Amino acid sequence: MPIHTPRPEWTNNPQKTVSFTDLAAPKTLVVLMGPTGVGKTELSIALAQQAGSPIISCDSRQLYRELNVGVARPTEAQLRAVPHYFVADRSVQSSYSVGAYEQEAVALLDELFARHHTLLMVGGSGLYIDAVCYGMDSMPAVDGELRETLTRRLSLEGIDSLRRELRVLDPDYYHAVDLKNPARVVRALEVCLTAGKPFSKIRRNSPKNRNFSLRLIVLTRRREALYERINARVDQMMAQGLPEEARQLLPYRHLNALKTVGYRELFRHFDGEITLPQAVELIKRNTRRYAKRQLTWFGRYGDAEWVDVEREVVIL
RNA sequence: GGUACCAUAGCUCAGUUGGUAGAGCAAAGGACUGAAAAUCCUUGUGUCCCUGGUUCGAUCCCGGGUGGUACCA
Repeated sequence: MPIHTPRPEWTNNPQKTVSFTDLAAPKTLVVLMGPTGVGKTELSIALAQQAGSPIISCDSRQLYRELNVGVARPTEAQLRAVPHYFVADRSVQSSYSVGAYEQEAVALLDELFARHHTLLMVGGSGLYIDAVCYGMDSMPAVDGELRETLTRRLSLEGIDSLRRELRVLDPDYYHAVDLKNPARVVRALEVCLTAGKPFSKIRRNSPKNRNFSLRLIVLTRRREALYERINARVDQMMAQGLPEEARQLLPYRHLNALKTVGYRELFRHFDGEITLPQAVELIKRNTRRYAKRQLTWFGRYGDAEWVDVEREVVIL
């Protein structure tokens, strides 16, 4: 059953209908994704209510209970209206990762599919979406100290030193990886070192079988309109107390969860490095760039339905 | 109303002693397997305000407009 029903040319109705209910094909995970600020949250409430589904969040930052205004967490009313999973249910101090998310989310889906034929997942974290839909290769848990050691070497000896080691430990990956990207090189090395075998032998890139089918929907809107919404939302966040929220989280700035647009710029402001207006401008710019990166990621899903929320509507 | 200065990329501006132009920012495109709101790669987008003249050739020189800014009335 097609998701889109194209709007007849002769009508004046500026909307077209997108439907994803198909009782004959139960156990469908509807994945509602889209760039930050496109309007996922609001739409997801209505869709979840229509589908009788809870919302499984797929957002690497809304996970944390300490992050609220800065990550545009759904409002209390929205959270009350529909049960949400993976929203504000762990601390920034708990180290979390895609791998853990995949396990928890897939287990949860198993459980929920016993009672639902359609489940709604909503979020914008591309890697997390990948993990649930297609799975990650299982990798050894890496000791945090190893990464610290490698990161220290990165700053002391330069990336070339790490590259040389990677070339020895995993020549295949060495030739495939973006050698200019320290994060990639460090990760490959830490996995090689803890697993005792090449990273490329572990990263098989083999999709896992899931016992549900997928419906991928990407929400978009005109780039200009998206950026206007993002800019306006940042102003709104500032008015809603983002500076205070960030100030309280200053002690946690070194944690991964706080390496987040909105917080890191304000931390720089608290350091006296930039003025408050400069911080606001940077938050806007970095959020725009983030949205663009998300759109690039979503572009990889060849079977996704793209919905322009300004001209089209998604209903059950 | 008069005088002076200015008009070049989305913005701020540089430049071409006449051969159709380039910086910063903004932006655009891309990559992505446990940091992913992270991390990294690539890219200059243009009626050089309009109009006449000089010239082989004008964004540049000259005249006239138009708009802006400042000062004088």
